[in-house]
Amino acid sequence: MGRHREFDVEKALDSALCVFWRKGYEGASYADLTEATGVERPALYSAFGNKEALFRLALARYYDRYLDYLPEALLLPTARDVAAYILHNAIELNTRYPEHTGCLGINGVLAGSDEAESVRLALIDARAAGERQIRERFEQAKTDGDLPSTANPDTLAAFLMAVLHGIAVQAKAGFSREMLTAVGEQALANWPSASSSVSTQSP
Amino acid sequence: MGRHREFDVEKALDSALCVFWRKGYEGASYADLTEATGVERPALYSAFGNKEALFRLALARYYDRYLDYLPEALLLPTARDVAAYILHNAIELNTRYPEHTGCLGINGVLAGSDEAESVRLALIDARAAGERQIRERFEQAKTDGDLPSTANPDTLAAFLMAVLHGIAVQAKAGFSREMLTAVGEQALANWPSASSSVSTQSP
DNA sequence: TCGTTATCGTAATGATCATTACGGAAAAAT
DNA sequence: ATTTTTCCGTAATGATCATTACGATAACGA
Repeated sequence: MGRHREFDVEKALDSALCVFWRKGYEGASYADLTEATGVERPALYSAFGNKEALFRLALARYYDRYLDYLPEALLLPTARDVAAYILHNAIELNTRYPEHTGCLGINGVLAGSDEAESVRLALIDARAAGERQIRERFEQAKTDGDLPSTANPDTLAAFLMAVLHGIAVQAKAGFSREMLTAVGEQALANWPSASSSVSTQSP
Repeated sequence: MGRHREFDVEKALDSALCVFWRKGYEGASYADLTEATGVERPALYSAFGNKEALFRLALARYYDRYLDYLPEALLLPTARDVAAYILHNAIELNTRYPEHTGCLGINGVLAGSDEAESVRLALIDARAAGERQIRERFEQAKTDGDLPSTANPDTLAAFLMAVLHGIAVQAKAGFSREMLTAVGEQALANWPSASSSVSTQSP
């Protein structure tokens, strides 16, 4: 019983997510959040808890709703397909919305006051979880034989993630989708292949 | 005439630089800055101006004193040498100081409140200036012939910077120097070369 | 219709932020 | 020795921060 909630919690969370995406955790104030959601402060507190709890909910939603291409990618037949699919979708996501470019998961990792340390650690964990999934998929690719036995899944996963992070930074700096696509293709140009060595030795 | 300054301005700027490196522009408070420098607030203001001016001075010093490997790299004989030298030194710099990992120039680019927008733009500019130098060097490499005529200096420079940014993010996330070195080597694998095509056609 | 219960918006709370007013202290100039 | 000039540190300023107390409002059960 009691009075009903007058706002849509899901929509408010979506709006808050966009604010965090653009400004990061500490850069987003409750003034920003109330303006974006159309919900007054006490209502946000009662619905989501404090700022950190709201951010963690937004981060989880971000992985569910925007980084949904990651689990899809892992199902593709070869490691190269996986990498290409992730790169393509990440670039699309990082440039889809002009008002919040880059990656929410990266935009808050780098710097902040001591009070935000726990949030930084949460973002680092989430990043590592994604990299772990990719690494395990690449280990499978070695067993499958679409990666050469000399390939190092650890290194390849870290390399792919590095390029993804770099693309996120460049997207935030205003790079066009075309430019980022070229960067992604350059990263794939180096991709190790099992079927044919790149050595130029004649038989 | 008048009283002499009791603190070393250069040393104070160095200390402030480290605070910004670790916490970013907005994450660093004057409480942090006075503690790190050992200089009281009004003295910092009289010596450097306000917080934004202090940050800009620190940024310039960072490029001069820590990113000095960039101009050195540009003098190397081939584009691949340039890229390898930059990667190696960037990794070393990003992991040299455990208390402030990653790159000062990147740590503040990504997110922040609206008040910090001008600082963000300054960091984006500085990043772009570095990329431009590398691109021009790669254009020279095409003329020199150590990059094939099919190579795209724009893309190669952006790719190299993307990997550098990604490495900065990973350094901030706690990656070891060894892991980052492997990432850098992966980026250099199959670097475009003019002397021998990677095609496997026999003559 | 009335009492219970939950949500609403206004406005307050205390902390921290960047910035500076101000008076004492020290060094040069007269 | 006194004046002038500059710097030092204390402590204040107003703004903004996240968080919440509180009274009004609205929906339910009885």
